[in-house]
Amino acid sequence: MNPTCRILLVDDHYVVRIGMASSLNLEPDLEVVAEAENGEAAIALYREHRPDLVILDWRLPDLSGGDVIKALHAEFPAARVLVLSAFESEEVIYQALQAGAVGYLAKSSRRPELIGAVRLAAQGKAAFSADIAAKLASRIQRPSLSPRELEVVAELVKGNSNKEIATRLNISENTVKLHITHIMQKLRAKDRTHVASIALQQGLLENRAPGG
Amino acid sequence: MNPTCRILLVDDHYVVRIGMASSLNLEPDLEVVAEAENGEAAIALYREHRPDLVILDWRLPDLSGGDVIKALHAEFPAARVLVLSAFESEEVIYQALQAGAVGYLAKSSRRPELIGAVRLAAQGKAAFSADIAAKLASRIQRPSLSPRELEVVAELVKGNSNKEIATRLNISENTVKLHITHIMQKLRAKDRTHVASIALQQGLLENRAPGG
DNA sequence: TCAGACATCCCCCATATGGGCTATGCCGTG
DNA sequence: CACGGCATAGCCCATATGGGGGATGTCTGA
Repeated sequence: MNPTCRILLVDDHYVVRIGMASSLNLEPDLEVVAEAENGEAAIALYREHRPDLVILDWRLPDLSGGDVIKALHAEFPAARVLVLSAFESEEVIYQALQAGAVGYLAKSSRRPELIGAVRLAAQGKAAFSADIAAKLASRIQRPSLSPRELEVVAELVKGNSNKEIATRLNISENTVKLHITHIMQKLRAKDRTHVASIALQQGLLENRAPGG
Repeated sequence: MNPTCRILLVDDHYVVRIGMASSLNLEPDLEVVAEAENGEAAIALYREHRPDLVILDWRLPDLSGGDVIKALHAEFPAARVLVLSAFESEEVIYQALQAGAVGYLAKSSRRPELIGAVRLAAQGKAAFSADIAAKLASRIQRPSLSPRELEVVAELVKGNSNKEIATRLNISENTVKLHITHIMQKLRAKDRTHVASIALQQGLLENRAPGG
């Protein structure tokens, strides 16, 4: 019952692609059929090869992992994506699963764990590295920021004052202050500087366009 | 004149080690003789194997790449270290070279570039990926933060107020304010929040102990 | 239809922040 | 020795920030 599982590998680091491919290709039932180093290429190669599984790095030069997953699912609802990342914050894992990933795998995983997760994901079952579940649980507790609040955080990170943020977002300074108050409560931050730190460290802004 | 170059590979990501090793071992004159996944193990393995070259990931779970280089050079002044990193901010490259690395290599580098850099580094010549020099140049222009200023930044990032920072560092609040003024000027930051953003994005605090 | 989340706006006010200025002592380099 | 960078510290002051309150409108889901 195990026909070969055909895999599309997406990572912008050459050595990671080689490492993954050589690890996977040792297994008789796993085969890397294509490799992409950015999101656009990944989507194009999916159309061409229709792989059974996509192994997707979360950080890519053009799109975020979440964007790639959403684009794939829009066109191929059955697409199975296993997110691979070096960056194991709760937020990223949460976003990956929200976006529709079937699992999340750390780059530090050894071969057995890696192969195991790939086989599970190929069957559409949830696949996680060891300590991920605990991190997820803690994330669920914390309320997430609204889209507008994320916009405010993005401005905050650029070092803009409340007045400047108000102008840029076309709202009053009072509104900006209230947003920031809410953001500080949600993130349990001590002040706006702490908000910026938490946002950057947790990768809250990962899925925003770099120039936006 | 090319005896085999014996290499110690240091990276906490399994797939990266596999990818590097399989790329390097294809070359007859390059041989990976040992692999470490953290800084302590790297130093121990250096003592044991005395490799001709160390390929070192900048981000490790225990020590920073800079700490490893300094520790190696203290014991083996002739040690040659090529820094490998996914994280190409000017600051990190600058710090790596300051610490005594012979070169800096991006993880996205393809095989020819990778092999070329390794061969150069093995001969003790400067080895860089393509766009590194330009980034370095821009870094040289900017003044670097003093150790004390970095301590202040580390406190800032935790969301501490000037008063709290003063208490924690055992100095007066006035001094903290003056430090922050200087930091803002050096980093061309608009306010303390911007300082935190820049510090995190540029990796200014990379070589500080996580708990410290 | 009513509750709840979201986004918007207004008021007041204590405190924090950031800029300007001067000044000391230490240390390393020229 | 003198100079400059660093760290320390004080003063004054305008403005920004953060916390409290109350208010409106939309939209979604129970």
